[in-house]
Amino acid sequence: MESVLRPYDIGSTQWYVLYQLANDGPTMQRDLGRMLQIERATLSGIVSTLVRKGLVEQTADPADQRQRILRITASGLKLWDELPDLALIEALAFEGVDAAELATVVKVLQATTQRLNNHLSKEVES
Amino acid sequence: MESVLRPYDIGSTQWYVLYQLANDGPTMQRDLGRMLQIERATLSGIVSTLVRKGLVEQTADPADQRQRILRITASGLKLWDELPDLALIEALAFEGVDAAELATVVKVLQATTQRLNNHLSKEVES
DNA sequence: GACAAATCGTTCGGTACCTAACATTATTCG
DNA sequence: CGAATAATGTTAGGTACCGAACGATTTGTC
Repeated sequence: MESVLRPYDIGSTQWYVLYQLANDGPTMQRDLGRMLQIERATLSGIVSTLVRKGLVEQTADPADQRQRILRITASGLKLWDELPDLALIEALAFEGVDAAELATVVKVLQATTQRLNNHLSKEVES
Repeated sequence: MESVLRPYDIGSTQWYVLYQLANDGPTMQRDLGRMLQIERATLSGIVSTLVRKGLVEQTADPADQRQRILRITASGLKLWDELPDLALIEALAFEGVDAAELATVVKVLQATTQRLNNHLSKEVES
C-alpha cells in the first residue's frame, strides 16, 4: 500500500482518513480515532499533515468545542479521484486462498491478539 | 514486546540486535541487516542508538574497511541478563493453538506475502 | 594498472506508531 | 452553583520503518 501511494505523497493512514471523509462525509476526529484504533496523539499528527497539504479541513464542533469536525476539501476530493483502487491489492494478496483456510487464519490471529491484550491489561494492574 | 521492554528503555529491534550479539558473538552489520530483513538505513540508526547507550561497540573490519563489526559491551551484557524472556510472550500468544491450524496460518500468510512481493517487483520493472 | 561497477554504511526527509504531560471544554455531583 | 472529574486534542520526545542520495572502499574488467 505504501509503495502504491508513494507517488501521490500519501501514507496508508492518510489514505484511510480520506477514504472515510470521501465516502461518509464529515466525521468527528474522535470517531475516526475509534475506527482506526490509534491513539489520539497519532491521529492528531496525521490530521495536521493532511490539513497542511490542504486535503482536509478541521473545524471545532459548535455543539462541543472540544471536538473537531473533519471535512475533505475540494483539493482533497480531486486527489482522491486520482488515487488507484487499493482494494485490488487485497484481492491480489488473497487470490485463490481457500475460504476455510482464510477463516482459520482470522480465527487464530484474533485469538492470539486477544490473549496478548488480556495479559497486557493484567500486567498493568499489578 | 514493546511494552515489556519499555521499562528497560529498549525497543524490539534493539532487543534483537542484543540477542544476536549475546548469543552468536560479534556479527557484521551487513549480516545482521539480512537476518532482520530491514534496510541498511534503518539498522544504521538502531545501531547508533545502541552505541550511544554504550550497549554495543561498532568497529571497522580490518579485512574490509566498508564493513562494520558489532560487538556487545560489558554494560550491554549486563542489561541483557536483566531482560525478561520474551519467548514467553510468544508461548502465551499461541497457547493452546492447534498445530494444524497454526500451520495453515503460516502457509496462507507466506503465500500472500509472496504474491505481494512478486507483484511489487513486476511493478518496479514497468 | 586504471576506470567502472558493486557493496556497505550514513544522512536526510518522510510516515506511522507510542506514552506522558498539558490545555480546553463539558459533565457530574456534593 | 462550583469544584472535581472526564473527554478531546495537542505537543514533546521516542522507536521503527522506508527510499533517495552520497561517500568510502572493494571488486571486476578491459
